[in-house]
Formats: sequence, C-alpha cells, structure tokens
Amino acid sequence: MAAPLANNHISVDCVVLGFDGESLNVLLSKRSGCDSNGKVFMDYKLPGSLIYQDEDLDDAASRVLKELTGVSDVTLTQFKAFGSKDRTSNLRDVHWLEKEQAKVKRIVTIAYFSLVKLDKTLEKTVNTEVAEWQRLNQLGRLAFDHNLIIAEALKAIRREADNNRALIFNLLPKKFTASQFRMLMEIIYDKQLDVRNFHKKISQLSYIIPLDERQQGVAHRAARYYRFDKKAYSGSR
Amino acid sequence: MAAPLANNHISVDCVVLGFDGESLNVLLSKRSGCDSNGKVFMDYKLPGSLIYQDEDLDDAASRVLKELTGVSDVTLTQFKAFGSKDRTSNLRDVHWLEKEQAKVKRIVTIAYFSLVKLDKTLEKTVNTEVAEWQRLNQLGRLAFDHNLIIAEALKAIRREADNNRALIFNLLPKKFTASQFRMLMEIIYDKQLDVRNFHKKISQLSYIIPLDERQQGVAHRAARYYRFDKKAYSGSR
DNA sequence: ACAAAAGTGTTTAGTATACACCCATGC
DNA sequence: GCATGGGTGTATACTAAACACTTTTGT
Repeated sequence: MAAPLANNHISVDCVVLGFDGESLNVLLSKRSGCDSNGKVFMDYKLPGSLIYQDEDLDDAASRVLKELTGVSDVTLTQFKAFGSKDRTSNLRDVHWLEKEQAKVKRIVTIAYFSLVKLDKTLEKTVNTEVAEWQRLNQLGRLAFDHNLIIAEALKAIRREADNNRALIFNLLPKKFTASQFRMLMEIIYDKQLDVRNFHKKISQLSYIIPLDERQQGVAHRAARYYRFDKKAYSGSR
Repeated sequence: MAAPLANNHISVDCVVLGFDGESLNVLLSKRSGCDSNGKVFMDYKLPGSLIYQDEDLDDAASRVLKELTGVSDVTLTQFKAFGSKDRTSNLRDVHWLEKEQAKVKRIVTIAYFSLVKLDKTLEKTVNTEVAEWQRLNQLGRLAFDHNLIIAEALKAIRREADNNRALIFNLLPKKFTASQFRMLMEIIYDKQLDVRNFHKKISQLSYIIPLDERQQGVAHRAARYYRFDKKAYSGSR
C-alpha cells in the first residue's frame, strides 16, 4: 500500500442554536489574537478544539463544548466533516493557531449541531467571559470556515427535522404559544406560513397538547400555551 | 486552552453501490493478513485509506477509490465521520494495520458514498485482483466497522434521495424498464410498491421519458424502455 | 395452451393551499 | 376607542393508496 503516513489533526466544532422566542441564536467562543501587523483583534469562532488521542468523537464534542462555554447536557448530532486544505489558511487564523498550539498544517473538523431552549436557566450556564450568544441573521465574519459550517448545520437540521419533528421542540420552551412555534418554523425553513392552516395543523397533531394556561399581561388578546408530548409523538410514528 | 495535541490519523472510506438490474452491490477491497495465531486469512473491507497531509478530503476519496479499485470519475458524497475509539480495536484489524503502517492508535474515517450503473463498461474498470462487487444482502463480516458504515450509507442515501430524486438514476442504465426502476426503489426503501400506482407516477413525471424501444427476446411480453432526462428534471423543481 | 412478466383505471381518503374577519387585552 | 396580535372555517386542488384483470411473447 505504502501510503504516506498522514499526520493530520482532528477537531470537533459545535453549532449550538438557541431560540429565545423571537430569533435563532448561535453560541460563539470569543477569540483574541494578533494579526500579521501585530495588532490585537477580537473576533468569534464556533466552540471547537482538537480531540484527545483516545476519545470518541461524540465525547470530544461534549467535552469541548463544556470547556469552552460552560454548556453541558445537550444532545450533539454529528452532521458533516470539513477538510478543505485551505480552511485554516487565512493569515489571521494561522497566527492564532500558532499561538495556541504547535504549527499545524491542516485541521479536519467534525461538526456537530445542537438545538436548545435559550431560557434564563441556560443563559446562566454560559460563561460570558469566553462565550456569547449572537443572532444568526446578524453574524459577522467568523474564524476559519465557521460561517460555512453554520450554513451547512442549518441545511442538516432541515433535513433531520423532516424525518424527526421532535427535533424542533428542543428549541421551544416547555410551554410555547402557537405563534412562537410558527415563527420558529418560518425561520428554520425560511418560508412564511399561513396562520389559519398552521392552527389547523397543530390542532390535529396528537403530540401538541393545548393547555388551559394563557399569556399574562400582554397588550392584546392573550395567547394559549401548548406543550409537546414526547410520548405521544413516539407513539404516533 | 492547553488541549493536549491530538495526533490522530484520518482516513476516507468509500461505499460504492452499483445496481445490475436485479440487486444492489457494493464494491469491496480484498484484504489478506495474519490473525493472532499467525494463520493467514482473506476477507473484505471498504476501499479506503489514510489521507495525505495536504489533500482535500474529497480529493482523497477519489484518489483512494481509484488506487484501490480502478474506479474513477464517479461522484462521491461525504455522509458521515466515524470516530469511535474502539473502531480499530478488533485483533485481526490491529494486526493488519501494524503490517500496513506504523502502529496506529485510532483512525477517524470520513465516509463517502457513490451510486453507479453496474454495467459491463464499469465491470472492466474494476481491478478484480484487488477488488470485487458483492451483493449487499449477502455480505459477511467486513473489516473494522465497515458493515456499520454501509448501513449508515444506505440511510444517508435515502435521506438524500428524498431531496434529490436524480440521485437514484445514477444507479440505472441509460435505458431502463419500469420494473427495473421499481425494483430498485423497493430495495432502497425496503418497501413493496404497487405496480399500477408506480406506472401512473412515472407517466406523469416529465423527466422520465418513454422510448419506442422495447426489450428483445424475452419469454414474455417485452417491456418498454425509459430514460431519465436530467435537463427536464432540473427544470421541474 | 400455458407460463411469465407487462401493462392498464377508478374510487376513496387524506393532505395542502388559498383566503378575510372577529376577539381579547392594555394603554 | 384604538392599536396589537390571537384565533377561527370552508372550499378547492392535489397526492397517496387500495384494488384485479387483460396483453404480449416464447416455449
């Protein structure tokens, strides 16, 4: 065979998306470094890092996410590997890598996504010294090919959600209104949905349970809350 | 950060599926080695190998497939990375790896699939000294976690084909009969299809063109041939 | 003439889409 | 009382599923 022994580096990167009832947000790591002129800069990257020698990919993803952001106990789903040879060749990125670890030629990264409720409980677990939620539709240029990785994550999530609608409910609070749910679907599928048809749809889904509880103190008719019934969902497919 | 420098190895593996008009087949590399008692064995693995230091993943997949089987000019689609830490720990596999290259702790592999017409032209390009087509439903135990990788490839292909039906036609000859097409769908989706409904369906798809040509010399009513019109397909979605 | 596979229509149920007005609440 | 978002029903078009017999060809 005699293939040259490739000695590459492997990392994992996590695209953690959170919905706050209004918009989709992504969890980013703060990164600071020097550019080629020695100027200090601060920008953002996905939480990700090299894996250990003897560690499952999935375990590495959980570990790295926890270490870099404080977030733990979320379901991470592998969706794609990124191994273009120029993905780490931007000068700023090269400098940053050299500061962080030995000279690295190229890093193949295995990307994971996770969908979470962006509520106050979760807000607290995020270490804001080093990590930050940013609106998905207002992202600047991220490190490496991380903008691309996020775009691919969204595609993967759409595909996945088509086969397993339960996925989406990870983004919603336990009690959610029909319009929160609808807005979320509109964002994910980038498509307007008819309000009446949407109500009709959810009313005939056995796993979306209307509650007696309603919104409080809003300056308009109070919306009903619903909840997602995991058991009923599993039973219905 | 101070993450220990992981020094892992990266490979690509290719799941090339071919349809011969009757059944789905997968292209395998022959492998021979010694087991722990020094006994010689011969078994099969997916065509795959370590990547070069400075090579795109996608390029590596094409190169490796060509080198190990002779097959080139096929579309390879990345679908999943496999990095369980015990995926290379079977004793037979450990011995084989040590013979082939330096001691390797763990290999993360990026898996690709490809769908091809298994016709005589392709048969000729396969180097039968080192590679061989085997029926998908009659596979034995393959090296490493390659049975798992093939199963995951099928799942990925189903998902992908739902979004892009053109994919399936890579498996069919240029001229195909309705029942070849139907049998293929039945195999891929593991589900019987109603013959009449199937005919109705394809008759109303603008990109499946009925030809005047029919089967020759069959001991029953000769079936009509159809072809897939790529242009009409792209136009229709 | 018989074996073997090809080909053909109709009915029914369910799902997706389009569309406009009244309701409840806080200020 | 008005601004704001919540909530409701019907008609139509399309798609999916169930179902059995006749046709063509070689032996």
